[in-house]
Amino acid sequence: MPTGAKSRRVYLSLLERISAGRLEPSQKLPGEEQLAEDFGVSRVTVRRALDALAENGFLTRRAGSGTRVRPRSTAPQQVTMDFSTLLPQLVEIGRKTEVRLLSSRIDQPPEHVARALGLEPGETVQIARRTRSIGGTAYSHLTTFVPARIAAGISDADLSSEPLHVLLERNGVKIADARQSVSAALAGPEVAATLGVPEGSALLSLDRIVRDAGGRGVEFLSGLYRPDMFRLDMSLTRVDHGGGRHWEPAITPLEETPR
Amino acid sequence: MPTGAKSRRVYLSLLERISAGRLEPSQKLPGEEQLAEDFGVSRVTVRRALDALAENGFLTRRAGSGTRVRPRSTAPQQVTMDFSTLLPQLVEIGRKTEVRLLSSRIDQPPEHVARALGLEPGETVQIARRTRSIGGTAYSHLTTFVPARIAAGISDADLSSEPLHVLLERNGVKIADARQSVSAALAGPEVAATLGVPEGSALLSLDRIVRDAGGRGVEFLSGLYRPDMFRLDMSLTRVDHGGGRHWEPAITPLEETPR
DNA sequence: GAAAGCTGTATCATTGATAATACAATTAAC
DNA sequence: GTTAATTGTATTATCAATGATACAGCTTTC
Repeated sequence: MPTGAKSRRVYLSLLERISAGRLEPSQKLPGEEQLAEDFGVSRVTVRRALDALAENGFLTRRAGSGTRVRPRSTAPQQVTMDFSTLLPQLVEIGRKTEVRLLSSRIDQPPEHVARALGLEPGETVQIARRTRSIGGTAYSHLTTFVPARIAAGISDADLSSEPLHVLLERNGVKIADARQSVSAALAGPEVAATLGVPEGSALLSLDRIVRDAGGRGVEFLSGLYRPDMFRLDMSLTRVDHGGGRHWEPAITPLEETPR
Repeated sequence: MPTGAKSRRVYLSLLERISAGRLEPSQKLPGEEQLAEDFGVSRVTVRRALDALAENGFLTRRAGSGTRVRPRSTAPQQVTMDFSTLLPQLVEIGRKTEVRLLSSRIDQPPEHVARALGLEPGETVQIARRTRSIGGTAYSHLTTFVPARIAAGISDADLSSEPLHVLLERNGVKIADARQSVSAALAGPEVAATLGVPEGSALLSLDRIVRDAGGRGVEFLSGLYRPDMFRLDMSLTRVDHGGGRHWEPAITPLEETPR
């Protein structure tokens, strides 16, 4: 992403048009001189924005020929979290995903985590930072908080290999339900570095509170995902119900996955 | 958001810590001089970042006293889209939401929209841009594409008042199902202006393809949402199914909404 | 009320981004 | 090939962001 103010504005403006589909794939952009006039900036500034867009894979440039919108087919390998199948956990597309443990420690949780899990004042948690990758590229940055009393038997080696659900259930935890909230966040320097995205790019953010049969919080997950590599899909059906018509999540059995 | 490069970096770095909860609400930050040394920049640059964070509601500053993380209670009015109730459409929290029509026209759709809806080559669509607001503040920017043959009877007045589903069903369309995909995107100048957020901030992005009973696409929605005002919530239950344990969307009847 | 610590404000030198211009290299069309 | 349009590269001048420093004003603490 360009560092300067004007070039950044041009960058975002063009990115907006590309993302919204107003600039079609393979479509030729106006010349640099024309764009400079359109935006009211100099050609140098336009070039900075176009260079950055090209570097981030949105455009292809060729001397003499012009600048074109890169078709989406060039997009990196994708991972989809799908709620329409009975497997809302990670479904791998292509290859399996790999986990890497960045750090783990026992510490006091942030206040909002303690509240969400319903912890006693002063109670500690195991805080683990991990990434999930596909094809060698990290697509998510996960921070998990597990009450220390529950996490007792979970080693760093465990964290590097198995999903946390599995580890918890192996520890005798009866996982009952989870509540997720999806939002968006900017990539700060640390996360940007681990995910290999430019600082200040948009990430999908997902918070998940997992509870056991007794209603006690057993895990708080805070995940950040690269939007170009990760999608959250949902299917809905329109059903009659009582007085009016409503939407309802569609649940497709795994055996007959559509597409 | 700061325009310069270094101040922007400080801004994002602090925002990252606040969002992740590593800087607790009401917690006092190190002094400006200390922060300047930590980040290896001058105090002027730190101030720019802090000023911007304060202006965007993340910090409170008081001369003589210090700078503190603002508790989340000050957050603007929120809207939640909840999949755990039987109303995955918009559920209003507090007041109702208002619609404003920005523009509408009949035109050729972008290629990816035509493909998603399964349109004939050259077929036109009604393209409408709208915002939804709550308490006078816009929290979403919606662009909808409806095949022109279906949208025939839909006027601008209709678009300004009713949800599109209702209008379509009034036109005799039998809506059967929808497929949604959630992601994140940066706010470009246009959208940033209509949503009242700084350019380059992170937005939740939602694409929805609505199909009728015959499997034909009747609506393509591309929505951008302010993450501080809009959340997408989902509840899951852990169920035994066949060989192993799976996650499944929890569906709570409206009559007994939990919390 | 004195002291310490903090934010608010101002100044000036320095560094980096932007503008304006010119020209070279590449490509596509005729 | 020649032409026209395009991107790539370079130079210099101008303007905006940053750095360094100093000091004023507000808060809390003792």
